[in-house]
Amino acid sequence: MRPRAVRAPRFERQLPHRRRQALIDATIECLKRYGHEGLSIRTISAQAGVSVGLINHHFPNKDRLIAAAYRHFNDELVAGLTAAVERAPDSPRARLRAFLEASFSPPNLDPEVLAVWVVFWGMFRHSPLIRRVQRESYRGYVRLLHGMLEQLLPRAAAAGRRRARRARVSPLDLRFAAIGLTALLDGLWLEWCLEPGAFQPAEAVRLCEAWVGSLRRRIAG
Amino acid sequence: MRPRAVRAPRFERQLPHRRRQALIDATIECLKRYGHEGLSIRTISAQAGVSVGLINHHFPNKDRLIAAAYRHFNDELVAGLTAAVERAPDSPRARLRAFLEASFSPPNLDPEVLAVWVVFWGMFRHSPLIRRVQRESYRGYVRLLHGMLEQLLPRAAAAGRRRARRARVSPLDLRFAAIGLTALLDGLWLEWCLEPGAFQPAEAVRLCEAWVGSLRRRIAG
DNA sequence: CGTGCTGTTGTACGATCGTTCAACAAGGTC
DNA sequence: GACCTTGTTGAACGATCGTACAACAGCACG
Repeated sequence: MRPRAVRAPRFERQLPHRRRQALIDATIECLKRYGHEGLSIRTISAQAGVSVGLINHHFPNKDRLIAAAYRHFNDELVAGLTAAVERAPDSPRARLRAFLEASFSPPNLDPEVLAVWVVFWGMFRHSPLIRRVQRESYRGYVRLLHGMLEQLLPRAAAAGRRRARRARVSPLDLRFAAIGLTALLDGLWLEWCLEPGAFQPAEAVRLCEAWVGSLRRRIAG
Repeated sequence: MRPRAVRAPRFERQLPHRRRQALIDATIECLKRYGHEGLSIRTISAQAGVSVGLINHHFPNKDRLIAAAYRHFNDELVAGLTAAVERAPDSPRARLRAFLEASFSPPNLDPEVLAVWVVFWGMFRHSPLIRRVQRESYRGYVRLLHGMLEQLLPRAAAAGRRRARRARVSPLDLRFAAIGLTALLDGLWLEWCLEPGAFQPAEAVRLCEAWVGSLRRRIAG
């Protein structure tokens, strides 16, 4: 009204780390909505509500933004699963169950999330950046899984080993258990995302628990 | 030498169905080599050794070429597995083993092949064409797997069912078996392609057989 | 050898891509 | 209120994308 009425600012300045995070979030949102086609500077900047030039102010180039988004996506997954496990009662079985239930429930169990993973995987072989992030991020997941299985599987007999301080799961058994459980978990997760009506998430949890159970029996006897 | 010396023809005409197949093969080869980035008209036509214009003479547009390549890729997989199963001795166990061994050996077990699948999967949610091909192609795979498991699992007791013509596997058990085996198979296959040194293909076959075995025992008693 | 069909070529076009950069302005400081 | 720092804008660039199309040429046929 008044001649010197305040006009709304045309944009709002943000601290670099906040803007970077907003751009990363926008990248993942675009991936969910539009798949690989959504990974363009113009689509992402529109999603984030900023101009095209801003991305290159906070990231040296597009590939680095995508790699940062991939790292964030991986970290969120591992953090969510870790939190679920730590929230569980302090028994190996309960911890495994919490891990499986977190794997087979939102926000992880979601066709949109699969779509995001699949695009990232598609870059794996041809982008050294993505490969590096994958290598670094995967460690946290493997550590979590191994730790759980080690507590859960029967201890190997210490006979024949000199100076065995404690009876632990044989490394070979642990390796196979981890390989098999990961495969079953990933496979079921993949199947559900591709066809959400095919089975209930709780059934997937039971299938995985049954697998670990049969493994325990086989190792024990 | 001579003024009227024959000059080499600048190109060779092909029958449409042969040229179409060559373009499809080139598409898959480009996917293996360059991933999603390789899916450009110019890259594909260079790989096929033809000019850019030819693709649109044999295919109405790029998406249809990609869909045709996806269909071919699916068909090849199912045909290869079917052939391996039919080559096996006529016993349910031998047929399953042949199926598993074919799944965990070339040309299926190959990081390059995973790279191709992953790019196709990335298009699934956003391309109706790809979705249609997937829906039509997946049937052959499911039929093959169900047929094998049905012969392999213990027959359900016919008690309580009126007019049960023959004792067959209960549909519920069969469904779970198929879901679980598919998940384990896909998961192991994925793991091996991501890290080929992690385990031997023969170990994957044994893990799958052990899964089916424990399933048999559980259903039986 | 001449004729016709059609598979094939290669240029051209408009759209969109990632990136650059000079100019702008938000918001704190004195 | 003037000044400075720097996050932000948006036009512009060259490259590459998918597609269209007129001209060319292989090859079967008379």
